[in-house]
Amino acid sequence: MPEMLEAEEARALIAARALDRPVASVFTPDAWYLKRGLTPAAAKRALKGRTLTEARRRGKQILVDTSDGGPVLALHLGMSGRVLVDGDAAGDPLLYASNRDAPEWRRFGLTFADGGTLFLRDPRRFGAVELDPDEDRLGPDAFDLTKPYLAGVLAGSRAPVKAVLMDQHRIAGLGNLLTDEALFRAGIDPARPADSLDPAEVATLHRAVRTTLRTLQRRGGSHTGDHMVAREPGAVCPRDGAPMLRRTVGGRTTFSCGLHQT
DNA sequence: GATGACCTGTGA
DNA sequence: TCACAGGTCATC
Repeated sequence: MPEMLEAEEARALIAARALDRPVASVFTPDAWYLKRGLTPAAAKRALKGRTLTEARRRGKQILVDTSDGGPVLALHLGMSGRVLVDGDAAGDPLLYASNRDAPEWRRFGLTFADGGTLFLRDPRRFGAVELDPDEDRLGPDAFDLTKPYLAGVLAGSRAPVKAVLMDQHRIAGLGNLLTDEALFRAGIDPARPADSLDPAEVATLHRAVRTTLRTLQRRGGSHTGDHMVAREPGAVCPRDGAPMLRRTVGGRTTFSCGLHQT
């Protein structure tokens, strides 16, 4: 299930292969999938005849600009979505989700005048398509996270530090796996109240977030973290051999080392 | 802020 | 059959 690294791969795929191709038709078989009042008719009207001019991303949200003053096309991958351009998907197959290609999983699509296609495939239907989203409902993208900003959002909350890191309004892009990995690397207990971190811990966490994003992006996705091998019942910490804890923190299944994450 | 709801597929 | 899944939203 995609986090910001998978969204970035999808963005890059669109940027590389789907721009400047006139849209001949818009495929909207699943009206439920269109959000914020968007209808199939309105989507067709807004996109047909235009080209995609730029593919951006903020957190997990993929934002595609369109030509001639057209709308911003916003794609969200939800828990199981993938973008396909001319039938090809970017990146590794998803964990926890089917990677088959059943035609009925295509929830939205564009057919270009040259015969090519862009599809959003999403078995679980947790993704979304909308036009002109309010981009500022998201915090700054996690790639742009600064230490002072992180210090500020942590100091302002008594919620578990993991919940704050995953709050898309505060920081956009970190999901369950990336957050667990960053806290694992930083040696910080995910359940710690955010405002209990001292400045040294904030600095360590900031570095861990940056290292996690860079390293896992290079390795190929959110599922390539060091702690992933220990993400199962009875596992031990790959760093020190201590038992891994499995809990719910911030509403999500959380694995952490009971020894080095304090 | 924690909880349940949304929806569907997979694997034990 | 059940538990579980990399997300987000409304609700108490």
